Amino acid sequence: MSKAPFTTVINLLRAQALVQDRFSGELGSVHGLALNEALLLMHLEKAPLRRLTRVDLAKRLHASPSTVTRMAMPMEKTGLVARQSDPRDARLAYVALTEAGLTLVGEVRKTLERRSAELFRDRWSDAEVASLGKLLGRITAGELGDLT
Amino acid sequence: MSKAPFTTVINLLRAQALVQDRFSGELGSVHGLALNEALLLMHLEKAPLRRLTRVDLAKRLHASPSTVTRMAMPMEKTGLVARQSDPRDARLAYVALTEAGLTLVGEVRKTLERRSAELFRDRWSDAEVASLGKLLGRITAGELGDLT
DNA sequence: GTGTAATACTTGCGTTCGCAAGCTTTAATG
DNA sequence: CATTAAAGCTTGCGAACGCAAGTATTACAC
Repeated sequence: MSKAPFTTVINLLRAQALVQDRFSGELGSVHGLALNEALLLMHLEKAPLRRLTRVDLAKRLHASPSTVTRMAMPMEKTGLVARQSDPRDARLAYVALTEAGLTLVGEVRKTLERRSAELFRDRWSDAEVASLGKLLGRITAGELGDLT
Repeated sequence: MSKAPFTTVINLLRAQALVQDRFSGELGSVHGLALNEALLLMHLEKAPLRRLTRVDLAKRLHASPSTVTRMAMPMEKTGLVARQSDPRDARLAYVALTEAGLTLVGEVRKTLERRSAELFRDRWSDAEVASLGKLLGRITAGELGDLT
């Protein structure tokens, strides 16, 4: 009987909920950012010119374009991100990482790395963590937007 | 270099987003349920008298009690769930699975099992799926509410 | 070129959710 | 008992989100 896939999926959902709970708090209180906003900045950091269009961002964040538009608005006001247009294609409105945003995303990354390490600090060997990361990576293998 | 925990966490977030996208559609169109509603029913199915208080459900769903109250309302209208009170403690308002709810949750479970199997159908060995499930289970080891 | 389709973005609307406040009921303290 | 604390639930409010519709711009077909 092969209910292993089902068990795996359920465990995935539960693990993600736990991680999100653990991380959202500190991310908000320390950096003033929601988890989704942090991911948005990290995607920009990895992008070619540190900028992405709204639809590209939406795909990477598994969100709708309207959500990205609304997420970018307050981050533009606080100067983490700037709006850029493309001279070649007037439809495009890039979300570009500013210097302030670049600085912040570095700190955010450090926070996430520290919290991630804490998550596996007890009862986990390095090999187990690496193995889990590799297996999870295979689920999203075809997708774009690697943040590591 | 010990960025493995960070990579693992990022991959976990991405994998969950993909799974949620994949499952929400069919779950909604076939059974008329959101993923959270399906999880709620499955928690009730596993509970001692097939019923749980709202705060217990909230903990298991990683949601707030008010969210559970609001989730239960339409499901009560459609007869999947019934409200029960406790003669010993008048504060308690159980969410109890009805016969219709029990029938539906069985079908929902089959759908989820089938979709889960599809998720790993290509490029995954049984051992790899089982290994991933086991590792993910360790993240939420201390929590209550096992759905398998 | 001209008309049609496709793409990128934004906005209105409804839904879902958490937080804080409030109500009711039970537990604990003296 | 009486009083205070705690627990469970609900409601008001605001924030975040997706969908559908609308606008503007580019690409394609002929």
